Amino acid sequence: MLRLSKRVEYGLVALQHLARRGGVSTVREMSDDNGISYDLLAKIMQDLKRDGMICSHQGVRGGYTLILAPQEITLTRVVNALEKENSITSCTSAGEGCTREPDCSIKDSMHILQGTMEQALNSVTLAKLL
Amino acid sequence: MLRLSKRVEYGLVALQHLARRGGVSTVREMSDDNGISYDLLAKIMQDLKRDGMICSHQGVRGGYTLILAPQEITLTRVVNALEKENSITSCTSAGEGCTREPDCSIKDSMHILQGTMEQALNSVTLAKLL
DNA sequence: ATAATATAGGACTTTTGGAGTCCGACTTCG
DNA sequence: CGAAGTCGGACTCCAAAAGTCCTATATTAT
Ligand code: SF4
Ligand code: SF4
Repeated sequence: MLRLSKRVEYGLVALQHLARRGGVSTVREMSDDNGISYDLLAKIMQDLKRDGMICSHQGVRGGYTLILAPQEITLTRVVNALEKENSITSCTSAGEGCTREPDCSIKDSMHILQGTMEQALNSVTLAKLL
Repeated sequence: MLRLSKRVEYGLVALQHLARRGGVSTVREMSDDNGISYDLLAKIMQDLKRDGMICSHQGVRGGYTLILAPQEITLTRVVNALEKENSITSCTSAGEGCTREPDCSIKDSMHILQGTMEQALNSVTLAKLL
């Protein structure tokens, strides 16, 4: 359906929250403020941390902190951190491939489109949604 | 997952087939030539016809014919004809909407991104894959 | 030390949409 | 009439998204 997953939407909202407030925020705080499921957002934050754009502090008074400049955080990066696949078709994916690939008459155009799409996603940065 | 549906891929292949050969082609011919399920492609062709970019001829020696110039057929149009929803989020959809919309802090950016995406899809026309 | 608060992460269910199949009806030409 | 085609509903199957639950672990405050 060519749609962004809710994970990405929630991830963006959370990153926006971190960027606006600065410092440390807990998942509970972010989920309550934005009406997002706590458990779901907790997983998302873990994935974002795994990427390296935020860092975590466990224990009392812990939480998450933004460690990259908002200009550095592109939508492409968020999508890659939160979704396993990003490609417009299976042949434009790194580890997927398509059986029809050898004699597919549209795959060249799909590769071009893939580039265009990534360019579109790259044009959106966290800085632009503050 | 931000991926084009197989329906769109097959639709493009079929349209390409029509444009390259010209005149009338049957679903059987197109599905066999490109290794696509007959039943599936049959449904796709019906949807493309409903859109108006091709016309159909029933009965013996029937089939489908392209009635628009390849330059006129954009990927946006194909996607709209073959998928129910095209929007990047539910709030950027015409008949869908989102409960969180009133106080969503990213929806403006999503609307902008929606425009960028459609621009990307518009840049691909049938003429470019001949 | 202990209790409270927070992330870490595995396992699970439910929901949704894509993909593909099947079959009967209708239309047209020879 | 009968063959070759489109038309279109209903259906199954499967994978991914969405959401839930529960336990472990780390850190801080008292
Ligand atoms: S090779 Fe062709 S059919 Fe296979 S994924 Fe790429 S575009 Fe689609
Ligand atoms: S309003 Fe916000 S949460 Fe709802 S669909 Fe749009 S972007 Fe997503």
